[in-house]
Amino acid sequence: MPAAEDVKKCPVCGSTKLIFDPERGEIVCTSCGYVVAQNIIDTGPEWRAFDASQREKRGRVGAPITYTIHDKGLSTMIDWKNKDIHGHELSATTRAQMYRLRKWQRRIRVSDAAERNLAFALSELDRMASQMGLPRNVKEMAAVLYRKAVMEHLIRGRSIEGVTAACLYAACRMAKVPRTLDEIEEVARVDKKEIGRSYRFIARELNLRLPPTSPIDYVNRFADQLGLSERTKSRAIKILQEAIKKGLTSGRGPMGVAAAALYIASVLEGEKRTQREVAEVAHVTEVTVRNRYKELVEKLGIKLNI
DNA sequence: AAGACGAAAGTGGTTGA
DNA sequence: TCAACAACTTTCGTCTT
Repeated sequence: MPAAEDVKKCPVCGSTKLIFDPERGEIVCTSCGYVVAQNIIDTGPEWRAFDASQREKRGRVGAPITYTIHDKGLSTMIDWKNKDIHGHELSATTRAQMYRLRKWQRRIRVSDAAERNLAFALSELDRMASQMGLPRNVKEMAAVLYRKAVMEHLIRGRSIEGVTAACLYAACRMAKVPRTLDEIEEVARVDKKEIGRSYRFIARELNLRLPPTSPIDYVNRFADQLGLSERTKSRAIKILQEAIKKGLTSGRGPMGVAAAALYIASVLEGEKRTQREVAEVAHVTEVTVRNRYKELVEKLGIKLNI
């Protein structure tokens, strides 16, 4: 897949009318529907400025906050001794004032830490989403989930990394652009187990009722990676709808089923891909593709003239 | 030589006692 | 907590094109 900025013309029909679909992070040809580029990393700011003062306000300049320098610029502490700089005892009113000041400094520090953790989580989310080329709405959804998790005090005892990854996973599913745990794991700094655990936990606690992922949600992405036409895509989707109706998909890994449907569709539409190729983009083995496609062909009565 | 096929043993996660 | 279980993977030999 070419880099986004290199593409000026649709390689299929030659049209120059390409539009960017931020929902899916893809550049699509408006005349034939071909996905010219995908997994585009959105490098722009997530805000818009209408005049200079807004830009001034919204712009955040420089590298992300450096977390290595603790309390930078705010490190002046109020001494616990009730003495002034000459060593004299403070008056009762000043002493009371100092007491209140200390109390507030303590409180501010605490909320500061929470802020810092949130900022860290959000920048982590941003990094992972960008690395995976996920569209912005997914990123935002994940951020909302994370904030909810913070408000419900679900982070205690769990790693920030794990929960952010889990939020991203959930957001992908909610947006119907599912990614596997493996794909998340590649960009996360925690392992799959941890992500899965955190995901189940927050899904339960936040009452996220996420329907099991449908194989259909995978068709677009896989088909694009295989360079398959729209015809083949919709053929695969038709096959899957049939299969779902007959209950052939329940209990099966959705990716394996999607891969099998695409394989069948590719053969039927005369742009055959090998089982190996299909298996690769779907992150399953050839054997699984084989087993699923055998089932589909048999139960749906599809004739393959190979 | 590459792809498709299928048997058999192994793996990790869920479920139910 | 543990064993049973289904889905999926790995591996490998055979057949087909």
